[in-house]
Amino acid sequence: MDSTKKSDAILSKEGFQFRMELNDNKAGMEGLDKEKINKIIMEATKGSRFYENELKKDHQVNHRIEKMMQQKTQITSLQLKKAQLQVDKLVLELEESRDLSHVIVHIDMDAFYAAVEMRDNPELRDKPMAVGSMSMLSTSNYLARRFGVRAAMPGFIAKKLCPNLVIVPLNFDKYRAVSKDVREILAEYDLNFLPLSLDEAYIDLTEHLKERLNWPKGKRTYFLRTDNITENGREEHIKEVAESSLPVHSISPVLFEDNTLHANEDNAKQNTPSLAEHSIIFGISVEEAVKEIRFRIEQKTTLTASAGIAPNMMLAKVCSDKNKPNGQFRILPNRQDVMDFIKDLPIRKVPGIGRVTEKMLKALGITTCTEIYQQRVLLTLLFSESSWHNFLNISLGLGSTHIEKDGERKSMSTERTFSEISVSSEQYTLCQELCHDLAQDLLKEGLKGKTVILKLKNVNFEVKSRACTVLSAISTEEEIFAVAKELLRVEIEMASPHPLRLRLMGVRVSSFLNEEEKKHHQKSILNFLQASKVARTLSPLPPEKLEPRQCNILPLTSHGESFFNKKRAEMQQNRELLRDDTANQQKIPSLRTLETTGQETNGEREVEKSTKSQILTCPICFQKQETSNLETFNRHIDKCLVGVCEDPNVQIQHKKEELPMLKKSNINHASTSDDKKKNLEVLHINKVNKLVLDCDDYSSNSNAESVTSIAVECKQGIERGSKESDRPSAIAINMCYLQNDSVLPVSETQQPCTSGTLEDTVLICPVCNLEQKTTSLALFNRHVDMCLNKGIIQKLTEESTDPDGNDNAANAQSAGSLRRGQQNINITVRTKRPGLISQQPASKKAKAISSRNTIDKFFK
DNA sequence: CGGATCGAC
DNA sequence: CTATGTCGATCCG
Repeated sequence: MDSTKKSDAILSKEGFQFRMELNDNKAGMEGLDKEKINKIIMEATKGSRFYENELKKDHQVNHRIEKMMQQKTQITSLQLKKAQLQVDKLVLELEESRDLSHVIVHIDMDAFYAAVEMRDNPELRDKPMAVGSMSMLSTSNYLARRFGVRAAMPGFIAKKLCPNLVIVPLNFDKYRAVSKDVREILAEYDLNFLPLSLDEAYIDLTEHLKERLNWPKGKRTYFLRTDNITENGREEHIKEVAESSLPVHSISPVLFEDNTLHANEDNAKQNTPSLAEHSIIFGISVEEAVKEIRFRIEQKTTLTASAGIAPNMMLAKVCSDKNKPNGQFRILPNRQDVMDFIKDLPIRKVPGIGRVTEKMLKALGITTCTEIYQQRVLLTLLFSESSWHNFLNISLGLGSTHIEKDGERKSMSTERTFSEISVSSEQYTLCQELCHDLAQDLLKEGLKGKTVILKLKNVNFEVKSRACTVLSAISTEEEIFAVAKELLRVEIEMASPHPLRLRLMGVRVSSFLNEEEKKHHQKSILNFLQASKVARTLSPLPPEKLEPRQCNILPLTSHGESFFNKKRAEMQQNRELLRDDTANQQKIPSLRTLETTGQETNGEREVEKSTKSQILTCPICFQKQETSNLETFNRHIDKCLVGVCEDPNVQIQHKKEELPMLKKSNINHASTSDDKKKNLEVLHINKVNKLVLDCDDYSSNSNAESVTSIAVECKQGIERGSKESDRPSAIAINMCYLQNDSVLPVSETQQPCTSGTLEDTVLICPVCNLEQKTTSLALFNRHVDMCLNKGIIQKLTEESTDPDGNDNAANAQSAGSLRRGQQNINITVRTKRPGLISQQPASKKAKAISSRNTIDKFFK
């Protein structure tokens, strides 16, 4: 886009004003002068809610400035001295690192959207027009700009400025198509060019220019397009240009009815390309190359572009604005020329300096780049490091010298503005819609994120956002809505009895998995650990059935009520959802592994430790296997799972359908009265016990006995004081964690679970008692289900007869027991500390994995 | 980590 | 009537 965006509304003590950066508002031409424009805008704005909010925001900025000025008065000379040394040291370093060897070009299409619309509709060409809607304009043509009609201005105000203004709705598909055409050209000069938006891009011409030196004329020759795509005399125009030998860039028939606009272009003074017989030969210089690019863009799209050429991105960007529209400007790659250019440059022109920063610096008497340099010491003391570093770089005319492809996206969001909605049920519906849309977008890019951010704007234009980070990456509508709904619910409750009067709602997902996490995502216990969190946020609709207000969005942080109490119904739903969706194992992770069969689970039972060879029944083929080695038995199960089951009658799919379904009516809830376990809750679900230890006061010296008897524990807010493991809102369900016969502090299990070194987190099947590298919890669940529910439950000894002789022994020993009568199941998670993991040779790791001949085979 | 703010298009 | 939608970065608590 072009500089019209900078016409931000700014507020000052004098009142509401628009920055006027009108181009060539020549005398005698139709249009309005600054004063009239401001007056009209004021009238349209005054008293509106929007205006009131702008005032408020302005006060906040003023307050920030006051604070800064206050801070300034307290600066001591000692501080100044110290800062002086620091700054000047950096100046030297920066100066030394100055790199002028690159040729960076910033290409910027002129009034892009408007130009496209004018190109495609000749009737618009001589009219003031803008693209957008009555509520918001994206851009305007140059004629409209004379009336003060700018991008980011609401259409209804623009109409007041210019009653004849034609407003054309956005046609993004069209702009994208044009943009693609432009990019194809740019790619020929720099394969790694960097598109900033549909109408803007950086290219690094350094390499191209080296090659270009040896290019024959033929490779630099282009022919004028003579086709008749615009019925409106396009061809005529080209002829005219050819005959008059005007610079190529004057060809545009579209944008500028006023040719005097071009008078100030650099091109006029420079060698124009030779023009003969409708062909043009461009030279080998930088300028020529850029002209060639612009020429080709215009030939291909009938649209003009402006360009800036400089040794770095910051300068190139500023340059492209210099001779806009349809011009180019170059800063020669030597320090003096750079500094000359920077000298009087208003700071507001440089990218990254916006309305607020400009105002703050202005309060310090800084409006130009040289003034930044003069005040560099002061800036050191008043701004953050990254800020004053940035300022210093600007004042020295420095910027990135190589354009790097944008990294992976960090977030994805969708938001909508609407006429007031204050009925909560409608708000929830809207929220769900947004989640739906967002989920679809996420799906397109295959992304999953861990943080959900809800954005709300009320009718007074006050914006707030509420975020919640869950432990597992989520992406489906249901998952996102589960979190967003809670965030919204809290806001609604907080505001009650008044309704939220919203004008905008948005949902964003961020904290995407990085590559490493993606790779191991499914092999980790994390999925499972997070299951609780996600599910926990699933609260039942209708939302009107609200519980006592909670400041914390995370229900579990309220200690009075059991989460399971509240959310049982949801979990049930999820479970059914998961079951239904057999194709997608990644749906909401099942809480299934929290369940253990048995009548009762309490903390007072001994662990059986007999060791003998015995007969085990395979849960799949039901064949009895005599074995003294669990691993061997496990291998057998693996085979069956893979499908090479000895018994052809047994199908895995069949098994799955026979898994016990939980019925709502069968869900009961009971709390143990055991004082020692006051936080203990036992859910009786279809005779399946779910045991949860809400271990708020969990500590490393927790009673090992009680832990070994508990299937799953839920921890929250562990070690709030500790920085490293401080995860205020993070709640994880940890499996019993046992090592060397003692319970490790939960914090130690927490780290590996959240640090990405997940490959060493191992699930241990409570039945076969062996480590399981699972790729999916759903699959692991299935494995456990099979072991548990098909009458094959056997007493398993605790003695490890693991032939590998690795540390399985320790795990097996403490992994808990499974007995038919009482059926206490302990699921053990073994995690290693990140440090140890990274130190392990890769080969050893690989071996460890490959030697684990268990269920993971099935998953591949 | 959460929330607000800035800045850009 | 009627003041966007999306994204990244940064700062502070």
